[in-house]
Amino acid sequence: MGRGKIEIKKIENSTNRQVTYSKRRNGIFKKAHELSVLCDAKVSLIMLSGTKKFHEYTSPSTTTKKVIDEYQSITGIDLWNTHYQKMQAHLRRLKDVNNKLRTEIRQRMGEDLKDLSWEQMYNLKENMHEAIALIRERKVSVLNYCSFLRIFLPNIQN
Amino acid sequence: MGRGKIEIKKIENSTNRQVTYSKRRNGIFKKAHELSVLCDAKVSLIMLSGTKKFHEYTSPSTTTKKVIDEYQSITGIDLWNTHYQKMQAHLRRLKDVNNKLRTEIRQRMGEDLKDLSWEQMYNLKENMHEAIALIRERKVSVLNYCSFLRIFLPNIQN
DNA sequence: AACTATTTATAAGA
DNA sequence: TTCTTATAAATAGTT
Repeated sequence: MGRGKIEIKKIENSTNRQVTYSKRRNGIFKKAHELSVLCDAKVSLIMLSGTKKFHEYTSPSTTTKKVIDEYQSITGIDLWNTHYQKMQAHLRRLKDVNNKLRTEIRQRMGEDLKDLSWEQMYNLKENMHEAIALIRERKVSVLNYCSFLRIFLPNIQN
Repeated sequence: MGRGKIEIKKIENSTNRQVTYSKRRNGIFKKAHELSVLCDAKVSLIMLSGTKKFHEYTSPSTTTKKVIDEYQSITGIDLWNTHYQKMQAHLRRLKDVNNKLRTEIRQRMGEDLKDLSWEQMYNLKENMHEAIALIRERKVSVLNYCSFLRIFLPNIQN
């Protein structure tokens, strides 16, 4: 390489490491490009430096995504699988919550009561009586407000 | 390079192209490995030859999948997009339904009533009265059943 | 960022 | 394919 042979092990001086990274990165990008052109190959080169800086090269004729899709179809390695599974778990959780909510609503409509204990039914009934009281209040206040509008602001259609 | 400068354009002779591919592939893999070690970088290098032969290099500390996942989180480019979109739409729909169900329950508990018209409140109240009647019936029948158990099957704890 | 002494990569030939 | 070797290219250390 340069003035004196080096051994391949981590460069401890961080400045030197950065400089070498930058120089060699350009070198390897150039090599990747030459290979793409000379040999009509598709290359995807992704690099993450220790400082989390990110660089990529992809052959002119393609994109990183295309290369990765081909990589998958050739290797059979399913890179999306874990992502897919997480989403499916999330989906299942949501469906579950959804069903519980539906059941609660049905119970509040007087259906599906056979799964409730007598005590649960008692509590539900009490809760609903309170709710009805709240609704009645609200109804009255809406009625009053409408009367107010009719009497004092008769021109406004609402 | 070798005996005489070459220009960077596709090698037309297919044998030469193959040979060059093989030689340069080794060269670039070596460079990628040196970079990984010297600079503590993560490298993913995927190559597809014109003849659909496939080769890859990944830094010792990681895997192709990990690098690609990081690539995504850094670039924000969603490589899984096509795989994901349908699922995400489904997810959004479920969350939406979920929220509507929650609202309905809150209204049945006497909350969030300001969004309801007077007529909607009237209907809700009627519906809840009917429901309470159903719950009352059910309560009575459960009570009767418990009495039956107590009287005729006193040994069974339930 | 440039320079340059050396090492490394490699094209062509065997 | 593999080896050899002349030459081009890359680059480590320096300025």
